[in-house]
Amino acid sequence: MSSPRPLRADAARNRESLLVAAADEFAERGPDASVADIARRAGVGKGTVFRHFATKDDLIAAILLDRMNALNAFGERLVDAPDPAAGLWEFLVAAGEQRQQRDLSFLQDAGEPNAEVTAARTRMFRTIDTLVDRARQHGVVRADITGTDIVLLMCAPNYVTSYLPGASPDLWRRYLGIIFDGLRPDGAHPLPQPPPSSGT
Amino acid sequence: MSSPRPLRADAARNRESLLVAAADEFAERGPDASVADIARRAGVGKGTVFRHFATKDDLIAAILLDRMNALNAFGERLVDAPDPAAGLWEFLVAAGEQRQQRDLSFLQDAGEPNAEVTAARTRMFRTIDTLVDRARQHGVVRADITGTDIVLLMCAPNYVTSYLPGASPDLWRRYLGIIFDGLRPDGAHPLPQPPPSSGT
DNA sequence: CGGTAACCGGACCGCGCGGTCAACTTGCTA
DNA sequence: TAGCAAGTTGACCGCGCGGTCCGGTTACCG
Repeated sequence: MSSPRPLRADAARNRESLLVAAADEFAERGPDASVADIARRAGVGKGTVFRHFATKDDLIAAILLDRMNALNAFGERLVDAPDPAAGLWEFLVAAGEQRQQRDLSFLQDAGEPNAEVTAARTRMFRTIDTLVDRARQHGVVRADITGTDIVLLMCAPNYVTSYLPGASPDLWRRYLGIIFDGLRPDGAHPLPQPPPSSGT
Repeated sequence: MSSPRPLRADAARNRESLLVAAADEFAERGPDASVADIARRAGVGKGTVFRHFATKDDLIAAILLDRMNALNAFGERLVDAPDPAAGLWEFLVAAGEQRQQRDLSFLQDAGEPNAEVTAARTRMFRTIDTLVDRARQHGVVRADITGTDIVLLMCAPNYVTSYLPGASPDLWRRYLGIIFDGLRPDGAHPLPQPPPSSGT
């Protein structure tokens, strides 16, 4: 549907180098990492960056697309897994590990919204919805929790630990544990606000 | 300790205008809001900004200082309140309301660490510590939770809802409710990670 | 009310950014 | 292996940023 020509060998190599260099650079320096630094880190000229990604925003979108597709693929495998109770938990752990390795959450809002990224996000939300539905049916999760709730909360453990830069790299698991306890049916108190509608 | 001379009337007025204009501008445009825009919003020249705050970082520090001192004052009042069980909850609600009104969390990491801000933060952490200690003693909060845990988690509800810009302005209360349920002793599961040490 | 120090404003500076381009190099194919 | 399209490069551009500075203005004090 899109590729009329395969990429030349060196070009494909450079594209891949750029994606990992950019991800590393963003993770280290934040959203203001410069294209020049990314190019240097990948060992290519600045012009090469813009040959592969017309815009800095496009580069960011390509990174997000890769990560969301990877996470979504993992989630889809979990939907058909034998143990439906553990599925949601495993998914949240995988999401946390991905973000622990390289926190690129701030890229979500960087630049203009991208159509492909939005589509991938929607796909992932659907996967999460079914994971949550199954978990709820099996009584692992309280009845008043929706998929959108989990979409929002799954980012929290890594976020909160980012305030303690020197802490253990596994500290996020502690807060995932606390939040997950809050999602369980046992001892749940009524919530002061209804769940948000699933869309944007 | 610091003010050998009182500020001239117009200077004091301008300083105040600048602080609120800067807070508004940062809340709307994020950490990259420009000093020129802030000056325009406050109705003063750009030079006036730098007369009051030598550096953009200093301006940010002044904003953070104001907010943390306000929140800390509220917390200290709660420490001596009659109902120790509700104290922690009320504090977390106040923190959430402050952040809902204007989310400036991203300013925490902006610029170099400032001594006064660090001191104010330490003071607030101590207040939170005593609030949590009292709550734990009264059985409102599970035994394996520390003040540092709450310091980290208190930012989460507003953060997660920021991913849904169109949602209800009170949605954060829902996630504060979920997290608080996770902090309660009833039905608590053991946590996979020990609490972080209280310091940085 | 007059003198003056504090204060204000905005033109100005250097810098680093995202993005462009034309000359050069290189992997692919017939 | 010859030819060429595809790919690469880094000098270059315009822009907007944080920060400076000095001539004009204004609130305060005696």
